[in-house]
Amino acid sequence: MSPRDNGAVTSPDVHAEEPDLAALGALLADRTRAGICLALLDGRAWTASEVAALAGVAPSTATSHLNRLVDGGLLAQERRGRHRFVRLADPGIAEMIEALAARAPRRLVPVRSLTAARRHRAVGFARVCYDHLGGSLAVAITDGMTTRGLLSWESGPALTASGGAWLTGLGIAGEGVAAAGRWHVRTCMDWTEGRLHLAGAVAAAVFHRALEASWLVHGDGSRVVRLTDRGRDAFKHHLGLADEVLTVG
Amino acid sequence: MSPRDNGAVTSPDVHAEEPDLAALGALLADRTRAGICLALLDGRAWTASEVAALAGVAPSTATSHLNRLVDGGLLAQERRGRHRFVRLADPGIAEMIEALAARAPRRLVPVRSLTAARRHRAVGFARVCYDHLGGSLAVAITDGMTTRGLLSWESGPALTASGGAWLTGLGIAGEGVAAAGRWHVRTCMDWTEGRLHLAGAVAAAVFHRALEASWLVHGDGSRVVRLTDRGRDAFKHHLGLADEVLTVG
DNA sequence: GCGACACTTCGACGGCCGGCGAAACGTCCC
DNA sequence: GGGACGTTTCGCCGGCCGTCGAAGTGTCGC
Repeated sequence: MSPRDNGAVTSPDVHAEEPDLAALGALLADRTRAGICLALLDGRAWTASEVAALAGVAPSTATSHLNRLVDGGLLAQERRGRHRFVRLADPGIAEMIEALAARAPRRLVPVRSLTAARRHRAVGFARVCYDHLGGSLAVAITDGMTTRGLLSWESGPALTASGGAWLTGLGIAGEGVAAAGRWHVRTCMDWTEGRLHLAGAVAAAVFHRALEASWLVHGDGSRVVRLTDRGRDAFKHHLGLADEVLTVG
Repeated sequence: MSPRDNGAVTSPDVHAEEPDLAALGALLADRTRAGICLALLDGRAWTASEVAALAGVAPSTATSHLNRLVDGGLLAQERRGRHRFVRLADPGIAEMIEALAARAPRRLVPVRSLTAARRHRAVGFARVCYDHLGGSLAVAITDGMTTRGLLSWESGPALTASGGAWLTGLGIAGEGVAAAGRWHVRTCMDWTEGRLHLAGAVAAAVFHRALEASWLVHGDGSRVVRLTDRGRDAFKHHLGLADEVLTVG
């Protein structure tokens, strides 16, 4: 702080920056906090009470966890009246968490009821992945786009010219982006499939369009997404997907 | 285990898999373990003693940490005689750790000596990033390749046709890969610069070539890389890099 | 304004985890 | 074979952290 030290060898005023990997790890090191982050992958803003109920802890405990996650930059919050809404801070955080989940070891959890088993299969089939679609359906869509020549994987994922036309045919207009190649294409490691599915602006636009056209509908208040009959027909028609990949495992 | 339960509603034999994000986080949540992972980003295989010395802990403590990291799948080990060599399990782990480090909060560490300060600047300038180059030099190289039209960023990073020719001109032959576009191009978030640098097979090949031609030489047994005079000339000639980006900050 | 509600603060308790040294084990070199 | 060396096991200690309930603060609705 003070400039009185004029350069001694062991000056305590000289500091260097280092990434505090341990601090980030500690944020995720608790099962309750990890569960919160995973749940928030649905992109919604949750209230503190909802978080507490989902995590199965007392409200006071949830408050403490949310404080740490917000301070650590993983979560963003918004206070409205007597409610505290929290969500993932930005899409990059969501991507990071999905990537981590894909590499994390598996844990066996007992299934308590038939509906829980159903829901688990549904999550593996189709779920919200922050702003786009995840699950085996998302992988199938990615595969379908590849075999139809809409996606090219030479030197990284990219939309082809016919891919751009395909998007236009779906009624998706590039906001301020003219050339087809300029679409933002990324991939996301799917933690149920262990394979890549499409992410980025293109995936988000397709997902948004599918919700709009009721090909997909949000499930039971979680990140589960349901495929409608209309959606089944649409994916068959637009991508030539087979029946096998269009049904819940 | 036993098949005596024939399907009661609350059968305890039914399990589902979930990613154990907390277990992975716990592996990185300790400052000593995080430091070990960061050090191993240089891609080398370290002995347990080296790890203990670097982390500043007793050998017995290092053993315990290495056991946990190996069990968790982050590290691979090889026993040779009375030595235990450890390294990052695979390139994907290295990528994950770099990505995490880029998003982790910063920590101020006191600089104890002038040589430590020098080394810190050297790490920011050029360092090994598992199998390719990181630091401001790597970012400058990526920028140079972009302005020369060797890299295209439309819909994700990709090598252009002239980029493939450029590699051939450097004496880098694609092993079993014919078309220039087929090179594996990825990006890696540089945690000192906060920007992307080139990763993947192309980056690894260029780095390997630069070491071979003595443009770059390994530093003082850490991940520091030093740029030689010959290397300075080469990067000026092949990429038109300016003097400013070719000197240690 | 008066309950109901959402959230927060505080203190206490319990468990886990990282640290070490001492001793044991195995390998290498002379 | 003997001694040095690298690594491991074990037991112990100290501190941090997650949990809760109870009490407090602020907001909404009637």
